[in-house]
Amino acid sequence: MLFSKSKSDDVTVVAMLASALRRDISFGTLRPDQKLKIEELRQRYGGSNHSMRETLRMLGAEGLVESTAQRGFRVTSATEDDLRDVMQVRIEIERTGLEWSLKHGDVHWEGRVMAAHHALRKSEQDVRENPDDLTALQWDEASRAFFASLIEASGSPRLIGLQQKFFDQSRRYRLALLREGKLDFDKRAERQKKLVEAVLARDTDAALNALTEEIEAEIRGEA
Amino acid sequence: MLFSKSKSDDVTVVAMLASALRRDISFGTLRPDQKLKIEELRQRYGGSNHSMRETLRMLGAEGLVESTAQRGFRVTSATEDDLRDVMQVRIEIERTGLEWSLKHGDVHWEGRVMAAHHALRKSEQDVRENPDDLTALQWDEASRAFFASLIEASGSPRLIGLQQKFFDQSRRYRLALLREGKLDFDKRAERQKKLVEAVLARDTDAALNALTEEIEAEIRGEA
DNA sequence: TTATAAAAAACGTTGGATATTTTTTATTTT
DNA sequence: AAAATAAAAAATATCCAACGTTTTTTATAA
Repeated sequence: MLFSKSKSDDVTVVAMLASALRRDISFGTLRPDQKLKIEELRQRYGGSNHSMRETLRMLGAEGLVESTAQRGFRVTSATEDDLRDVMQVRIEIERTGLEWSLKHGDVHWEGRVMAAHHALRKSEQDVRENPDDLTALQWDEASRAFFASLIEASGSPRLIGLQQKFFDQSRRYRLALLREGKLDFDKRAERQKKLVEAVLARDTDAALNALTEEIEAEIRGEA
Repeated sequence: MLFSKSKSDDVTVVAMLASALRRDISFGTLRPDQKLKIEELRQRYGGSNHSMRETLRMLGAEGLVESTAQRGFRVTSATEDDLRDVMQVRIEIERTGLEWSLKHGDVHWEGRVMAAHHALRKSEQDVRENPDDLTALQWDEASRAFFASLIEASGSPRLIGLQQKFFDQSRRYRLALLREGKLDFDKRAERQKKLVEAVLARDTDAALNALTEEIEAEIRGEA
């Protein structure tokens, strides 16, 4: 579930390869700008050349891999500018989604937001005590689920898809911050609490500001 | 150029297949929800089974095709709800892009907007006189170029990518409106003129409203 | 050193083959 | 006659091996 799009989509070879590559790109095992040679990847991850190509095309769609005709694939670069762009777009997408959710969401939606927030708090606890790879991944997934819950009631499948996509793209940066011990979990918790409170109070302005603030803090490297 | 992503990307088989399929999906030759069987497509468009699969994965990334594990590909459906969703997201993306462009764009950007607008007017002329497929396509491309010019100075490559993607997804609807004679070119021209004027006057509010109004008119089926 | 030519590597593509899964058709059973 | 089941057909997802092209690297000459 952690690195496959839907529950048990790992039935196909391509889906499994995609999961494995996603994970390694997120952790930086496959570094930004690194050339992705089909043969090399096959030896490391298995699969035929076609399966691998298909996989890379998929990851291309997700923004994790870039391709140039006749010159193959490489891991999408991850400069400061890239980070800023990804996060800035994320802000706009999630603001829109949250606004729509606040318009259409009912009490059940509020419940799901609270639940996701609660689960995230637990995951934060875990990752603070024991920041190994698996725990980190579970924490990031809980994080994704929380932000996803905010726009869940937007009624726009495409917006939800975009959010997922850009959150996934920002994972590399977030995991790097975690690894470097640059995340201030207390401040995060505080900001997120404010965000949830604003949502429950149906205070659109406050909620959007809190959301923006939260993402911008991540851009700044969690000052 | 018309249906290939970048200038001469039609060097590869997959890119050519993608162009052909894009065109046929846009014109409805390949209808919404239609099953896309590899063998069938191969006979019609050529290419090996692998090339075709890869092509379909690409189109999947673009939102024109959907896939389910073990059950192949089909043309993305195009219900009223789909249309609304695509267009609503388009509005948000383009509003954001235009806002950023207005912040960062210089006089050269203004020039490019004017140029794109001018070219669009010419294309509209053409398609009114002679609405065959090729002309229609050229008109839609001019239209795309115009809207792209508005967000060109946003400084966000990812936002620009999103705009392209959603504009492409909305093409099917637009071409259908044209075919059914439901487009009021005079009104379009008027709205677009207002939009450009607001941009040149650097009146953000007016520009954003005009942009929204223009896209919403298309949702309504150009009332 | 810079330019050029030769060699090696990697990409894109094809054809054919096969196990697995899904869909359709035919046959029982209730 | 409808529902359940079994058998047959179709379609998907894969793999392997091969080959022409293009790109990149290496070696050689200017």
